[in-house]
Amino acid sequence: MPTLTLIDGSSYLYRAFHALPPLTNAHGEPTGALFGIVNMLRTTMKAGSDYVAFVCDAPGRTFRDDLYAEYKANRPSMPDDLRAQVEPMMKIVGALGFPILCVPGVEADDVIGTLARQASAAGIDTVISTGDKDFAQLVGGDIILINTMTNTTMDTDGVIAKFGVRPGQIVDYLTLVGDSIDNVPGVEKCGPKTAAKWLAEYADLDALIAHADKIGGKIGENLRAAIPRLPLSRELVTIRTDVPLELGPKDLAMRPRDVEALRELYARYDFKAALKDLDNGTEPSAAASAPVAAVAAPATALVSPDVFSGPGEYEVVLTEDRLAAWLEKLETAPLIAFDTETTSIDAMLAEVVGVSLAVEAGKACYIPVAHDYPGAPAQLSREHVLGALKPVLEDPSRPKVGQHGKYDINVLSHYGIAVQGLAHDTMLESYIYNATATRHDMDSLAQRYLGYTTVKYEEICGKGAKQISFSQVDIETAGKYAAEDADITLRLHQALWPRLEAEPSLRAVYTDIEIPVVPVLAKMERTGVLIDANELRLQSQELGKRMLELQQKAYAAAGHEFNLDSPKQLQAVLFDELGLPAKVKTPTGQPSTNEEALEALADSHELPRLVLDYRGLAKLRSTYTDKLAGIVNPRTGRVHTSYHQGAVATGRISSSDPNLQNIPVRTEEGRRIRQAFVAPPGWRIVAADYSQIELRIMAHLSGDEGLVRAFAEGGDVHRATAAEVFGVPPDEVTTNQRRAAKAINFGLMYGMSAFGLARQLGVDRGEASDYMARYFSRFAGVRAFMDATRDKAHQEGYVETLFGRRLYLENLKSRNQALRAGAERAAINAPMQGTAADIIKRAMLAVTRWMGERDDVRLLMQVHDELVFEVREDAVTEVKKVIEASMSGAAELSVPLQVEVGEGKNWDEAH
DNA sequence: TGTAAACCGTAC
DNA sequence: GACGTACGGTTTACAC
Repeated sequence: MPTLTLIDGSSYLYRAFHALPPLTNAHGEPTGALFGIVNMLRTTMKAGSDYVAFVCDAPGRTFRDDLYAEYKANRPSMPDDLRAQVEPMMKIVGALGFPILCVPGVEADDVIGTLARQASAAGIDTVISTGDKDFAQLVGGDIILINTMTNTTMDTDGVIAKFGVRPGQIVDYLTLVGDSIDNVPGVEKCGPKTAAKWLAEYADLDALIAHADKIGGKIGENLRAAIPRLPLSRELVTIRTDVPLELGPKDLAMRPRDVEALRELYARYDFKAALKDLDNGTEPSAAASAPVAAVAAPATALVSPDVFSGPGEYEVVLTEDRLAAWLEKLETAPLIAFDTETTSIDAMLAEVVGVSLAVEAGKACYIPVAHDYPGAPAQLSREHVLGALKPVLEDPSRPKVGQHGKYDINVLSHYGIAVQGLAHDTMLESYIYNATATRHDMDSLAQRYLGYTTVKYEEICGKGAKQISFSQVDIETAGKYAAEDADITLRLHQALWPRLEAEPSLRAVYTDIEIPVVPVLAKMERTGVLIDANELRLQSQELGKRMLELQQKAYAAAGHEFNLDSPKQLQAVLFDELGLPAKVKTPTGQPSTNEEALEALADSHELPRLVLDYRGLAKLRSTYTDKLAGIVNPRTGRVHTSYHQGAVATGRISSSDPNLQNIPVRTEEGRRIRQAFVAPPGWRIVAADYSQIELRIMAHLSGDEGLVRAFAEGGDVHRATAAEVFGVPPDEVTTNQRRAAKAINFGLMYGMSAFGLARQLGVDRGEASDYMARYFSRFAGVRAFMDATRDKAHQEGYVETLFGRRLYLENLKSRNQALRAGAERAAINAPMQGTAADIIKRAMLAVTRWMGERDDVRLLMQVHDELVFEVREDAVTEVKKVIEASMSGAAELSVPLQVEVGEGKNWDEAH
């Protein structure tokens, strides 16, 4: 049968825009969405189709707007960066030879719906290429959907599998669920599951409405209340299949492409691969291609189809011969992608179950070594396989690439393998390329950069209580999954590395900082820190006793018992029962019970103070004393945190399980927890922290004379600031003046406003404005720097650190005032926070290089501006000096980098 | 039983 | 609306 492909242009334009980093060409014009669209179209052409149309929305009102004034009222207007890409997109689509359909008065959806039905009647198979789930209502017979973003096609069975209803029921389903983006009201609290349940029982919306009184509970009430609105919603979500069109399916043949126009457009927007194909004559041309069943069309890659061209050949290695064959391949490989499969996501507990390897795209193997289930085939032994791989993995001259290689390094370390030569890590490549994208896991990266949907771990092992160990997974299934991991890692590297290489400053941050930091963090995690669990348990008991007393007093003050841990119940007691005034509101408009609110009420009633005290103790116990005592590794007697290198957009490292970067320090009570972080007998804890590092960076980056001088003189910078702002000699600065100056210094780095400063200091807004004005008149360079940073952010779309780390700001052009202001504050803060992160990472590298193989110093923790070590007693004096020098020397700024080093038997003493 | 959202609080 | 970056504990609501 002949085939018709209908491309939902608007859907792809938006999706490509949001899925891709904000790329620009040499002229600074945005090209990210274009890039995605062009790749999508080129692969669509390779698939071939007799008839094809690129359908998009025409400007102006449609019948839906006339039906319902609020239709799409929630939809944000098109971002400028996207709008700028629409016209070039149309030019490229036209030059490629695609018929373009933009019909005024109806939406693209209705044009697609009408053409699909007409094609169906004419005996033509139709593929609708879209990312929009609403099209499921058209599926059936000879109409199917393809989503090039997720690599999936959807026929009738697919619709049932995904939505739990038949295609004919999709309209009713969408009516019940509603659509918050298009502002179509549904039934309140009715989600996908409820809608599918109801439609399974009553077949359609009319029958459901007829039996609405049978639905119980709150949700039944919601349904009955929604009934009057439902017919309108139904009309809004129904895709029309009968709009008048001037062209029919058979008018939609590809036209000849305009090679010269394409060449110019590709060159202008920097699409090198497409340009190369054009010059080689390998650019796909749908007009010439034979009709191919579109249903079987190969999955379309959103990006870099040249790098990725479908699933590869994967082998499960079970014999000595095959292992030898792979070892031989490794010998000549310029780069080896490797991955381990294990029994736990916690590297400290994980046992290796198998290893996967890839040396060229599309060819990978999985070597199972410990799969254990009834009927499992005989496997090579773990000892043997790891022994065979050890020389390769430990050879620094044999480059390797991993995805989150730190994990594999730690797992393998457990078997005496000291991995060296991790030259690349795709997680970090993605992180440095665009840190704004919050997810850098392999599944997300494969989707984003290869347009490929990977097999998910959960699909193999399940999740929650039903999760099984990877060792119990069938070897064939495991092999496909695991080999794919290595394969995709290699392909991701091939897609990402050229992009990094093209940006020297990003490449430098990646090569000189992030990659070398990986083994340093791995070692810190393995080393862990010694915890005095008994001390913590004692503290827990004591805290519990005091909490109980406070609890009883609080009940008496409230007049009855309630859950002190529940903000909601506390709110009812304070504001409803006791009638206290609600001065602070939560973001959702509720009266807040946070510290600031309770502090404000403390003079009116005794309860707020009791709650404040209780909360202070509860926090310490639940988050720290109980938690830390319970997380000590029984094998090592120490606590092993996880550090995350790709989690913080500004370049900082974060820590979890447990988070060692928010251990209390400000109160005496909290510091007792640090006393439980101890040195082993014969050792000392040495803690070294940068003094005012971010403020020093602000002085350096801004070059402000006053601030630079204040640091050069080496005194108390907040006092010096206060002296300038208040026009008094430094030794006459009052406590309050210094406090105000300190608040200004910190606030500035966070982009704080006069309003925020007033709130912080408890003064009125006029006074706060006055302080800031005086600050800026004295430190004019700081203001100029901030203005310049903001301008750069707006012009380039990103800001950068001293070392070239880049941060894109997504919301800088948002029409939403709050989002935009937030992005501007982030833009101001990122260069300082990020440069500090770069500097301490450089310091970690310097210290590590100095430590070499010596066994009397261990780096234990990194807390943003502080490094904590364990040092053997006889080496402490020497080591302190070296640490101080390494950290101070980690960057050359126009102000000195001051480091304070202390020692003690525990972390608290070392401060 | 599991998950997500809201609220709160710790660190730098 | 108003101060940047994280992680995480408890409660609550809700779906399975």
